[in-house]
Amino acid sequence: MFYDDEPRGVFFLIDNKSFYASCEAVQRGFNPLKVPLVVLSEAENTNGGLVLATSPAAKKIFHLKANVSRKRDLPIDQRLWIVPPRMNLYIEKNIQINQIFREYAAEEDVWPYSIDESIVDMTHSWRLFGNSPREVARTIQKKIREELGLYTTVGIGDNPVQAKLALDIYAKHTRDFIGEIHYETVSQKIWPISDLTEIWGIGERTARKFNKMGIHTMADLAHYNPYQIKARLGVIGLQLYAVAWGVDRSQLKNKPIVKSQSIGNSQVLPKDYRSQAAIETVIKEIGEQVAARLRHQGKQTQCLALSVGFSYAAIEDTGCSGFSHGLSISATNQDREITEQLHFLFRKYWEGQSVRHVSVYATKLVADNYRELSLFEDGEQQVKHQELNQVIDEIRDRFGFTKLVYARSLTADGTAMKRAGLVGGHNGGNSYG
DNA sequence: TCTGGGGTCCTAGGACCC
DNA sequence: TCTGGGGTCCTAGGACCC
Repeated sequence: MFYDDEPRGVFFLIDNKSFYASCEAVQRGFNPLKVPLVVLSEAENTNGGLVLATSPAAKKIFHLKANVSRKRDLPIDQRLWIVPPRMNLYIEKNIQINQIFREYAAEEDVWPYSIDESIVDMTHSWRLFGNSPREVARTIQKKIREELGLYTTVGIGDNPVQAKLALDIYAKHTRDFIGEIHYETVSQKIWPISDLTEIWGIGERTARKFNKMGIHTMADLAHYNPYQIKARLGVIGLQLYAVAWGVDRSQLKNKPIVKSQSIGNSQVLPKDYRSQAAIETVIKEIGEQVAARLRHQGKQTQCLALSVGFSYAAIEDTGCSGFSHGLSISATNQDREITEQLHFLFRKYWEGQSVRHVSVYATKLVADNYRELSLFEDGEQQVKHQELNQVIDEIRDRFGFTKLVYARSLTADGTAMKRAGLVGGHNGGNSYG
C-alpha cells in the first residue's frame, strides 16, 4: 500500500456521550454516566412519545438497546428519570464545547458538524499541548469534564474519515473513550467490519446493494473492482471504495463553510388528514414557518417545493407513497405569496388521498436586499404585507410564537399552537408565560 | 420501525439550445 | 421527416446523516 501521496494530518472527531441525556443529568447534579435517565419528547405527533436520548446507565440497568425509541418500550420504574427535552439548553452547551475546542486549535480549524459532534484539525497545534495526539485528546476530555460535567469521545485519524470511523466504531466502546485509525492500521481496523451499516455513508439500502454484489466486509469492498463499483453505485460507490482504504481527499480548508442551501420544515401529522381544507391549513402553517425563517435570515426563495406523504391506507390503495413537486417563482419571503403557491401546487397534484406527512422546502435562496414587486399586483398593498410580516416576526422573536397565530390555527386542524416553542420538532425548554 | 425533524448530496431523465 | 450530437439546466426521487 502506498499512501505517500495522501494528505496526512492530525484530525480529531469529538462527540458527546448521550448528549441530551448528559446535559439533563448535569443540570440535576448527577454524573451523566451513572444516572439512569432518558429524554422523552411528547410533542403532539410523536405518537405517544419519542425517546431522543438514553444515558449509559439507563441502557445498562434496564437493558435498553440503543434503538429503543418509543415511550411504550420504556420500563415503568421509579429509578428511571424521564425528562422532557430542552433543545435550547443543548444548543447553548454545544456552543460552550466548541469554545473549549478553540483553545486548542485555530478558529478555522474547528468545524461543528452537528449538535453534538465537531471535527477539529489539530495538525498545526497538537504539539503545543502534549507529547502525542492521544495525550492531547485526553487533556481536552478532562477540560470539558471539569468545566461542563460532560463526557466526550474522541476519534483520532490522519484524515477526517479515519477520525470519524475511529469515533463511531472504536472510541465509543473503549475505556478511555478514544479510538485511533491511521493509514498503517486501515487493514486491521477497517477491513474486518462486516456490518457495513456501521460505516459512515452506508445505510441499509447501500449495504444491501453491496451484499448482492458479494461484498460483505470492508475488505471485500477494498478489493472489488472500482470500475464495477462506479458502474453500479456511481460516485458515491467510489467514495465508499476510498473509505475502505481509509482515504479521504476532502480538503476542509478550501471548502467554504456551506451555509445551508435550503430552508424547510416538515411534519408527520398526528392523524390521517382527509379534507382539503384541513390539509391546506397545515400547508399554510408550515409555509408561514418557512417564510418566517427566510425573513429572519434575510433571505428570499426562488423555488418552493411541496412534498405530501400519503397515509398507509392511501399508499396501499394507490401504490404510491406521495408526491413532491417544485415551482420556480420570483423571489419572495412573504406569507401570502408562499401560501398561494403551495396551495396551487397542492391542488394541482392532490387527488383526494388521505395525508400523513407534509413538508415545505424553499431553495434557490437569494439575499433579501431588494424588494422585487410583482408586476401584477398593487405595489402599495405588497409593501403593507411586508411591513405587517416584519412586525409579526419581531413580536414572535420577543415574546414567543404563541402570542400571534392566525385564527385558523386555533381550529382543530391547526398544529401551529402545539408546535410553538419547538426546536427541531422538540421542546425548546424556554417558557414564554 | 403503522410514521420525529432538519438538512445535504447524487442521479436519471426530460427540456431546451446550438 | 422513419431527423445528430453535445451541453446545460431543471426536476423528482432516493439515500444518508445527526
